[in-house]
Amino acid sequence: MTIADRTPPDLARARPRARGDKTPLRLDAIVDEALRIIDTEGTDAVSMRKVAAAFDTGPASLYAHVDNKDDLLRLALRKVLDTMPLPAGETWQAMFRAHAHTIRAVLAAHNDLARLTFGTVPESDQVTEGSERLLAAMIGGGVPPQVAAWSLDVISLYIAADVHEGWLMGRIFDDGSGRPPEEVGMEYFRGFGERMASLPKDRFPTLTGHLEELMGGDGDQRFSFGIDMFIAGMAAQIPPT
Amino acid sequence: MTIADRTPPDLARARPRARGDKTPLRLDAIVDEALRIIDTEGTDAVSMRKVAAAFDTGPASLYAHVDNKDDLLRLALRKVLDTMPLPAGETWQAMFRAHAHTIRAVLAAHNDLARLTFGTVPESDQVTEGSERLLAAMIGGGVPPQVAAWSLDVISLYIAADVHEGWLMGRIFDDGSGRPPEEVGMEYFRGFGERMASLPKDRFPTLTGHLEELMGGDGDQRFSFGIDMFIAGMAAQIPPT
DNA sequence: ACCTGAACACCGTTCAAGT
DNA sequence: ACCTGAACACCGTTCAAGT
Repeated sequence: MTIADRTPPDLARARPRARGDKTPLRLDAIVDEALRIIDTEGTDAVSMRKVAAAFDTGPASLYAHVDNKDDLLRLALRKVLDTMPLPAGETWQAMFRAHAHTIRAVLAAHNDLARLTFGTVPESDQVTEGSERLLAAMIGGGVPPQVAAWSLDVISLYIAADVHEGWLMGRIFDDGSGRPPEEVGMEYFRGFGERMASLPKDRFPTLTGHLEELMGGDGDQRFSFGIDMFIAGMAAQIPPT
Repeated sequence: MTIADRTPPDLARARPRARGDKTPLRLDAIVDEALRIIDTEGTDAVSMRKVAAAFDTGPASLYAHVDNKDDLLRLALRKVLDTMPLPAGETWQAMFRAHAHTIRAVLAAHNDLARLTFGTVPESDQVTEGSERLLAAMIGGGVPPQVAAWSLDVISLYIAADVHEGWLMGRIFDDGSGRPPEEVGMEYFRGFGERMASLPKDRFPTLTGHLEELMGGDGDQRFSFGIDMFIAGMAAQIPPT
């Protein structure tokens, strides 16, 4: 007979969770649990009750550590932003392009976490450091400082919107029908294409005449396109030497 | 004694609402009520219960007319999009720029309605007509068809993100404290500026060296900047004649 | 077909009471 | 300071029952 076998029932009941010993209620663990729910179910699935349940307690217990649900989500976002790689590249264009794709990939790895970036100024030191390097590269490359400064805003907004839209699209395809998402997605796009193709050719000559261009390209290609247009636009602002 | 005076209590109780005669439960009226709530309180304030209450009934009654809450919000969005003015302008650049500002203004006039455009293909005939004209102008102006086609996507996303962000920012300033939003907004920006200014100059020479450019410009200027960079980027794709 | 009341399974936050 | 159970004022949607 081992020690474990002799554990009294009360003590055994005190640690019933899969996560092993009852995790103490610390801010860090609370934020991690919120992030775990975001990663598995999305931001809308985070509830104070669900987070609290992971610690075998009620929602009221969380309010000793966070102001409210918004505060908790903000902390979860910051934690992810703090893992953001720093921008790197030979030219400001290469750096800008690569970093845009990096930010997109990091955000997209956490379901609809990108939604939380709207209407907030990122508080992450890592993001600040990234902004410093990007701005220095652009200004060093001849981009007018005002163009470089505002470009940080624009690009953040565009990336967040793209990731959010991509996630919502994925959600549509993953309807509750149990059918594979790719199949639903294909059907969705076929339906959209058919609606475009069925437009009267006389009233919509341009739309019906360019179905391939309108329908073509996946999310990655369209995102790249947007970034590249923006970079080209900034490059056009560099005064001739 | 008039007829009205003789109205029995039961009948009087049947029409107690400020909206006069009890509005019959028609889809159109339901969508209008949802839109009224969106315009006064925002999309999050729309609830099936609140909409139903305007018709002196319970939420279950709505389900004879709409599939669910998402469906109702989608219908409200379409109703607004159907009021969108058509693009016009001398050149494709002027048309593109003006229409971007128009879309922004229409969406911004309905609080955070713009949020609903994420992850959806607009079903509005008015939007389809606008796309036809924009696309024709761009291609007619020499913009490669693939660039023109994808630009519709990118610009929709950017406008929606900008309006959504702007609304969220406005929300932050309009905290429950009762203080005037402009004052809260000024303080918020001053705080942000001070945080930027207090960054160590040796580690963040570029950020601290360009505070004016980073902090300057209101929402309109920053939006215009993004649109203009994108237009310049597209213009750079026009092959030399 | 349209409408309804009641119920189900949830929410975020507050509060008095404990330690 | 931290934690808790109970309560408050909400949600979206379903369902059996009505017309």
